[in-house]
Amino acid sequence: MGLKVYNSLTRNKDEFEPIEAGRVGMYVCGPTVYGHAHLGHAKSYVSFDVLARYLRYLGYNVTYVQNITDVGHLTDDADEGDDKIVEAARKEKKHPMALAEYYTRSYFEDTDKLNCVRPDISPRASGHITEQIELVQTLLDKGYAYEVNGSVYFEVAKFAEYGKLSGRNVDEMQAGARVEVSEDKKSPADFALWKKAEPNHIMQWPSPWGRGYPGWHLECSVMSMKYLGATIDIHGGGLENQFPHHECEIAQSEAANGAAFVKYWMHNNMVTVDGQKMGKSLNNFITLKQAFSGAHERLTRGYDPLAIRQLILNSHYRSPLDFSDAALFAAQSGYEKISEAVKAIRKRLGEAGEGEADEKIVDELTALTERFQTAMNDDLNTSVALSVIFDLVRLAGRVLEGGKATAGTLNSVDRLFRELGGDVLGVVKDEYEQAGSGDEARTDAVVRILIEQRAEARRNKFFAKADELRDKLDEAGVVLEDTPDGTEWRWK
RNA sequence: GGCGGCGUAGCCAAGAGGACUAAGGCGACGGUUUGCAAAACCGUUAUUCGUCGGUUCGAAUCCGACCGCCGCCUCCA
Repeated sequence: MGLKVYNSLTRNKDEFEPIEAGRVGMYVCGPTVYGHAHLGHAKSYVSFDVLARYLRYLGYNVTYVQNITDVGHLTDDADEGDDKIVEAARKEKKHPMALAEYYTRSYFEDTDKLNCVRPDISPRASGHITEQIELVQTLLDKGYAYEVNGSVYFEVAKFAEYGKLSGRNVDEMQAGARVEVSEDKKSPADFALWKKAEPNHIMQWPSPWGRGYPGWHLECSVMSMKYLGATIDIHGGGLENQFPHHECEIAQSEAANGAAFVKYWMHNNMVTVDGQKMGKSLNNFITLKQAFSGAHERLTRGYDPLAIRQLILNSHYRSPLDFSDAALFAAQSGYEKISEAVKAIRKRLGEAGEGEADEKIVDELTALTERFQTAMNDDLNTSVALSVIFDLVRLAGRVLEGGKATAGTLNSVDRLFRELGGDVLGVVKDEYEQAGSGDEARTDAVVRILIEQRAEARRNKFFAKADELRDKLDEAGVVLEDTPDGTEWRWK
C-alpha cells in the first residue's frame, strides 16, 4: 500500500501519485516576517517538514519551496489597513527590510532548532515584484481583473470555481460577513492583486498602474509557478489560510494558466494554549524562543526544541493541538526516554564485540518498520509512528538488558533509530553532545571529585554521608546514576 | 448569521462498522535490580469511548437529538 494523503480539495484521503514519476514539487505557506515564530507556526512547519522527510524516505526527489513574506500582507483582509511589515517596522523604528531580515533570521534559527530541514528554496516576495506585475498584467489581459485608481482587483465573478476549496459560496457569505467594502471594488469578494501606494509609503515599486505594491495572495501563485511549474503536487499551509488566501491563489493561478494549480491541498489544524486560541490579547501567546527558554508565565520551565517537536508529532497534523505546560512536560520526559535509549545503544555499540545480528531481533525490527510505514502511509499518522519508536525503545532496553548483544544487533537497532526516529520524524539526533568540552569538562571534573567522595563513603558503609552528598548534588541539579561500570551523572 | 471540527483512562493522544475484553506517551502503583535511590526491565492502571435514542447479527466507529468545547468567515500558521 502506498502513501495516502487527505486532500482538502477532494475532501478525501487520496492515493498519492506525483505528476511526474519520482519527483515531488511541494509549496508550503511560510512566515510573514514581522515577529518571532510561535507555537502555531511550529505545528505547521514541523508537520510539513515530516511530509517532506517522509517523501524523501520513500525515495522521491522532493523540491520544497516555502515563501518568506516580506511585503504585501495587510493587517486587514478586506484589502484595507496597512502592510504588516510596515506597521511593525514603524513600531520598532526600523526600515521594513531590516525588520524583515531580522525576523527571517529569527525564523530560521527557531526552525533549525526544531530540526526542520530547510526548504530547498525560500523565496522572498519582495524579490519577485517583476513576476508579480507580469501575473497581474496577464490577468488584466485575460479579463479576470480590472484597474481602479492605480489598484488592480481580481474579479471573483469571472472565476466560476471560486470557493471550490473552502466550500464557500460567495453570495451566501455576504450576509453575515463583517468585511467592510472598499468603494473601488465591483464586488466585496474581489481581492487586491496590486495596491496603489501613497507617496509616503515606504515599500513601493513602479508598475504599469503607477507606484504600488503587490497583494498578499499574489506571491504564492507567482513563486510556486516560477519554481515548481503551473501545476504543483502539494500545497501545504495552515487551515486558517484555506479561505481566503488559498482560494484566491487558486483563482489567480488557474485563471492565468488555464491549468489546475495544485493536485493535493494539505492543511494542518490549529493550536490552542491551555484550551484557548492563542492570541496576543489573551496573554497566552507563546513564541518558540519563549518555549525554549521557559520565559513565559504559562510555563514552569524551558523545553527542549525536540520535545516540542515530539509533542507536535504526538497528535495528528489535522487535529487541533493544545499546548499546556503539562503536555510539554510529558513530551519532555518522553523525548528524554528516547534519547537515553539511543545513547545507551550507541555507548554499548562502542564496546561490543563483532557478531552477526540476532535473527529474532531483526524480525522484530522488520515488523516495527512495517508498522511505522503503514502508519505514515495513512495520511501521516505520526502518533502511531511515534508509538513505534517507543516500542523500539523498549526493544532497545531488552537488547541491552542481557549484556551480550552483538555489534550486529546493536547496529540494526541504532540504524532503525536513525532512519525512523531521525531521518523521518526528526526526534532522534545523529550525535548527542558529550560532556568533555569547555565548561562542561570543568564541571565534569568537579562533579567527579564529589562522586569519588561519595564512593569512598559507600566503600566504608557510611551511607548517611553518601546519601547526603547525593542529595546535595541533586539540589544543585546533578542526578547520580550508579551503574555496574561506576557512577554516571547528568543534569536534572 | 454562514461554514467546519472536536468530546476516548488523572493528563496528552491513536483507533472511524467485527483481530477493540480500545495503541503509544506522561503520571501513579507493584515487582526485578540497588546498602537505599536513580536509570533500566517486567507488570497493573478505560468491561468502556460526552448524554439519550436509532440503524445493524455486531457501534468508540453509521444516523438523529441534546449537552459541552474549539476554530474559520477580522488579525493570526
